Amino acid sequence: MLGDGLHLVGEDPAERSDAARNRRLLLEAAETLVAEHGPDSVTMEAVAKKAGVGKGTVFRRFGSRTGLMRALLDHTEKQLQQDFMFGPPPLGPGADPIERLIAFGRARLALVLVVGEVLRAAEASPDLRYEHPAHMLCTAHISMLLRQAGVDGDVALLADVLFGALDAGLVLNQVQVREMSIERVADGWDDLVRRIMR
Amino acid sequence: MLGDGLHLVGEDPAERSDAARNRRLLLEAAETLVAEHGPDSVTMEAVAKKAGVGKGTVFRRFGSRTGLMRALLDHTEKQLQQDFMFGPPPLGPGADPIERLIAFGRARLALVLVVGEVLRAAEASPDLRYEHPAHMLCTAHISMLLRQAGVDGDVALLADVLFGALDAGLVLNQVQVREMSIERVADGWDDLVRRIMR
DNA sequence: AGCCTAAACGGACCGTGGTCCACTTTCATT
DNA sequence: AATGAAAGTGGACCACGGTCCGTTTAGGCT
Repeated sequence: MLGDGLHLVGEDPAERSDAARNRRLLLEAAETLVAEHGPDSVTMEAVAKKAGVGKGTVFRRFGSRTGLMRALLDHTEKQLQQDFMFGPPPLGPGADPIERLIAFGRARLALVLVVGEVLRAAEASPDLRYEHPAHMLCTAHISMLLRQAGVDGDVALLADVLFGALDAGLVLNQVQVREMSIERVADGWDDLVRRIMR
Repeated sequence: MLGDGLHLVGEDPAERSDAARNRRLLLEAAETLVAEHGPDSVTMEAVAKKAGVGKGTVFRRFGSRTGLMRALLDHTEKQLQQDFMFGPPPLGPGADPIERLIAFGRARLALVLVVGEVLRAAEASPDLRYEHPAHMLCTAHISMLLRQAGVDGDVALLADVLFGALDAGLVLNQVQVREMSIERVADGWDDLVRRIMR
């Protein structure tokens, strides 16, 4: 008899049961550590120990610390992706592109305020940062909205800049170090979007 | 007799002769390593060894790897700073703010193409990045130009975004990974500046 | 049930950034 | 020239990210 063999299109074809179990254990352990002692306390060894597995397993499952952080964000980010791709306006399709872009930025800012530390840790990686699917999806989304709004410039570059304004490290610095209010940053986003879209 | 005792206003009050000598030796060693094997090869121990000093000395002089990288950039960056603060137009004072800002971005992009790898390494630091004098000077300069141009929005935020467009990591990704031409990125800068200043 | 192979495992091992502290050197003062 | 304290030094030491590889295990096949 064949195990499952069949799998939904989007999913990876196989993950052995022990592997799946350990992935779950590790994510739970990491989540707990973040909640209890902050993201800095999430060392690969600590996570491994807490999950009761070897350190090698953590790397096998997530590739790197950055990978682990990203996995932690996965659920949250997927939620936002769903919302702006399929959800109701103003975030989702149906609303004016400008409104959608403004809503997108505000939603992202809200995300930063909640999971900012983890987000920053995940963005830390030097080169992989811009290649990450979630990052590319976001810039692609922004590009699409710009095009829909009839912006005539170099849309890809403008999308980079716009998304850069939502960078976790930058926003955290603005809010925490330079003590700008969240409203101020959000209003700045609105203004920026309108300026770029003119 | 008193050693020097007196020192120009901007300078640190004292650095013992051996300390100064070692700083010079270390910078030379680091520079050589960058030239010969790229920035990744610049480990603190390698630099120390090449300079013939202990590892602790490297940290005492530069605080961290990031600090060492910044020190390497110091001369180059100071040059640009001089140019846009006191040099001839369009970079320096005298020209139209828009022209100056465009010139500033282009100069910075040129810098990234030359010392980009080192710049990226220096920007890597998580929090200190935005507090670094050179960074703050740049955003302050941009803010000033925006104000001079009569931009009415939140100038500080706009400056953050504009400078973010010149981020070494981003630009290197655009040029090297996504194979955008330098001209394209530079033209994008011009367009961005005009959009934001309207 | 027994077999076989690909996958998963775990922990020893390595390189690097960063800290620490007992020892050395500089240099203004006398 | 002698002196004393502040500054500098160096390398042992630590923590962490990441790799490696010999061992174990899941699970499809016969």
